[in-house]
This record gives sequence, structure tokens and C-alpha cells, in this order.
Amino acid sequence: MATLQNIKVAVDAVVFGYKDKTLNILLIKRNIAPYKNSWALPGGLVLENESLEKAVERELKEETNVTVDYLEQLYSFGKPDRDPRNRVVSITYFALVKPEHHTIKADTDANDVAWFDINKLPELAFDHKEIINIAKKRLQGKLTYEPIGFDLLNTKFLFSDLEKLYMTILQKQIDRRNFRKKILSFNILEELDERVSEGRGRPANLFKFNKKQYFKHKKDGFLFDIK
Amino acid sequence: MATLQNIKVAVDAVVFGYKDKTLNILLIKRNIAPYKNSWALPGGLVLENESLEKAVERELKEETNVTVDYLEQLYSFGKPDRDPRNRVVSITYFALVKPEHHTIKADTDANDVAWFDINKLPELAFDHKEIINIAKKRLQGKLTYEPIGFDLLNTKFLFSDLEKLYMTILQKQIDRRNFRKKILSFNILEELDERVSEGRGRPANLFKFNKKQYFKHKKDGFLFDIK
DNA sequence: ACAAAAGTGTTGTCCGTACACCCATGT
DNA sequence: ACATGGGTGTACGGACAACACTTTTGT
Repeated sequence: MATLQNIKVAVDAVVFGYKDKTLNILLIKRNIAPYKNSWALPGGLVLENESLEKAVERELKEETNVTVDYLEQLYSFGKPDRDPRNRVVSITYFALVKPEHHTIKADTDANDVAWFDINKLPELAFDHKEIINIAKKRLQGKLTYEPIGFDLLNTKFLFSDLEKLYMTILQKQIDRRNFRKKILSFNILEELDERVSEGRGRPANLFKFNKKQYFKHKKDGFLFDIK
Repeated sequence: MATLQNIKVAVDAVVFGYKDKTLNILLIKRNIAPYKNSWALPGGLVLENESLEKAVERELKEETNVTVDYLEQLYSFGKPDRDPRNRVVSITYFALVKPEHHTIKADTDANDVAWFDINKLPELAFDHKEIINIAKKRLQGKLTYEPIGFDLLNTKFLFSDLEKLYMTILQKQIDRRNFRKKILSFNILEELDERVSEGRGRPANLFKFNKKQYFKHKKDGFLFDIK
């Protein structure tokens, strides 16, 4: 082989949160070159003896103070020139959090951290815009065949929240009656004996996702599927 | 940071071929430690200035003499101890070939290369068994919502070939009449004016996959979908 | 003439979709 | 009493699943 390989391995995370009826992404402001003062995905180099998942979790904790509710590998990026300094292969992750459960906090390095509406993103460092696009597609796809929407809502939620979340992420109208009928038919929700009034209008019932029940049904061959 | 990072980046490929009515995987016999003389997935370290895809294609050409018909990234593996020598992160790929279009040939290093029935795999090096399991699931999934089965058949094929391929990979019975009706309704096949006799029985018509037509329909919102 | 594989149509069921009115509360 | 959001049932149509007989060839 011509030369010894010297490629760095990094991880980056696309963290989604659903806030104020919009889909948000967690970004940090870089305080080192290159792309100093640009916004970027949280992430960094993998340590010598840590797994990829651990690396993501560590970087997220360090840079944003967030612990994720759902994490899965997204895709790996390795174009030779994606980092201007030296070659970096980045293994990216897809994560979901319940924003109200966490207080984001910038690093000691005085970076900034913030949630951005996915439709109002700033300029991004490296190829991070492309990574986000892929993550968005993954989210839209997964939402239809796995019950991951619940990882974006509070533990107790209104049916209308779930409905709005689906409409926001899938970017289409959904019929309220058919949607409720479908979801309820899966028998994976617990209807709580609590009602909440959203200012005006009839108070709505709170629901809880019953994960255990979901896995039981899944083992029996049931398929979660929302058009 | 504690120590400088020294992680190697490799690529490995799970290459599927459909031969003799069975699903096969392309393996090489290692001739260096560790796992000397074990069977393993083709792959190797990424060169300093080559993209990940190029690395896979180069390794496949070098180690097996195969050029793939379909290639996509599968998953990345990075447990700290997956390679006993030093830390290697492997970005794995999922590939399809038409076996009859290629002559496999072992490396100058006198490795061996062979197709293995996926149900009769030998012991495998590293975590390659796990990688193959994930690739198999990907293949089963993709087959139902993208027309990738055609990348495993000859350019001209019989309907019964397609049908058997689906039954073999999905491991279930398929009704011949409903299957044919469904596929034909997609309007992505060309019926050729050639018949082939398979020894005994009524000669069958040859078909060709019309990829252009497929992409045209796809742009118009058509979805390939086989239950 | 028989064995083997290819080719083809109809019917019932279920699921998805479309759609509108009443209910409980706050102001 | 009115405005606002919550909760619910029915009817139609299309897609999928189940199912069996005829055709063409080789032996």
C-alpha cells in the first residue's frame, strides 16, 4: 500500500425535538476553525476505546447537555475533502428527544447551543445540511412504520398533539377521525383519566404510549403503519 | 483529549447473487492473520484519497474480480474490540450482482473466492456473520418496495424466475396469478418476443426490466410495492 | 396420452377514505 | 350565546387474497 492510512473517525448527531408545534434540530455554534462561528451538528472525534454510540452520547452531553430518548445510526459520510483540514469519516446518528425534558446548555468552551426550526436553518458547517436532509427523510419514513412519534412528545399527550406532529413532519393534512380510529385500533395507547383544557374549547383527554404493549403486539406479528 | 486517535477505516461488502434458485453471498478466504484461512467478506482499508464507494469497488475488483450492478451503504460497525489487532471501524456495503455476468477469481495473494448459499455459510471471521444478517434483512425489506430483484436476474428472465426469486428471498409462498397481475400492473416490464423451453412443459415468455420506465413512473408518484 | 410448467379471470372481504354533526368548556 | 377545539359513525370503492382450469410443449 502506498502510504499509511491516517483518517480520523468522528460521530455527528441530528437531534430532533418537537417544540411549539414545529420540528426542531439541535445545533451548536463552533468556536474553533474551520467554520468558526458557524452553526453545526453536535459531534466530534471518537475516543480510542469508546464505542460509536458512547461517543455520540458523550459529545451530546458535553456540547449540549442533552440525553437522548431514541438513538440510531443514520449514515456514514466519507468524501475525502469533506473536512478541509484532514480526512474525517463521520458516522452520523439520528436522535429524538422530548425537548421539555431537557435544558440545553453550551459547553465550557462557550459555544452556543440552540434549537432551530427545521424550516429556518442557518448556514451550516461542512456537509451538515446534506446530513440533515437525509435525517429528515429517515424521520418521515420511520414515523409511518414505527411508533417513534411518542419519543418527541411528553409522556402524557393529547391526541391533537400527536395528530399535529404527524401533519407537521409529514407535511400533509390528516383526517382527524380516521387517524384516531387507526391509532386506537393498534391498542398501544392508554387513555388516562385526566383532562386538559387548552384555553378554550372542550377539554381533551390525555394519553400515554404503552411501549410494553407495543412490543408484545409486535412479537405477535402486528405492524404499526400509518399512511 | 487524552491520546491521539489512531483508528483505521475499512470497508466491507455483502455481495448477493442469485444462482441455481438459491441466494448466495460472495466470500473470500483470508490468507493473513488474524482469522487466517477463515472465510470473510471482501473488503479492506480505505486509501487516503479515495471515497468509500471507490474503496469498496476497488477491493471487490482486486479480491474477487467482480463489478457490482447495485451498491448502497449498509451500516457501520465500530465496537472497539471487533478486530483483535487494532481498532477498525468498518463501513459496510450492500451489493447485488448477476452472477452469470461475472467470473470470480481469487487474488494474486492466492486467496480463495466462492459463492456460498446463504443457508449454508461457513464459520466467518470477525463480526461478519452479524453483518450478513443485517444485509439479509435489508435485502428482504428492499425487495418489497424497490425493484432491485432485477439486479439479481439476467437481463432477460422468465416470470417464473422472478417469482422464485421472491419466494426464495422472502421465504414464503406467493400466488402465481396475483403476483403476475401485480407486477404487470406496474408497467415496468417489456414482454419480449422470445420463448424459452425449460426442458419440459410449455415454453415461457422472456421479459426485460425497463428501468427508464420505472424512473418515469416513480417521478409521477408511483410506488413499487409487493407484499 | 401423460407429465410438466405456463398462462389466465372472477369473487368476496377488508381496509382506507371521504365526509358532518354534536359536545363540553371559556369568555 | 357564541366561539373554540374535542369526540364520534357511516357508506363507498379499490385493492388484496383465495381459488382451478386450459394451453403448450417434451417424452
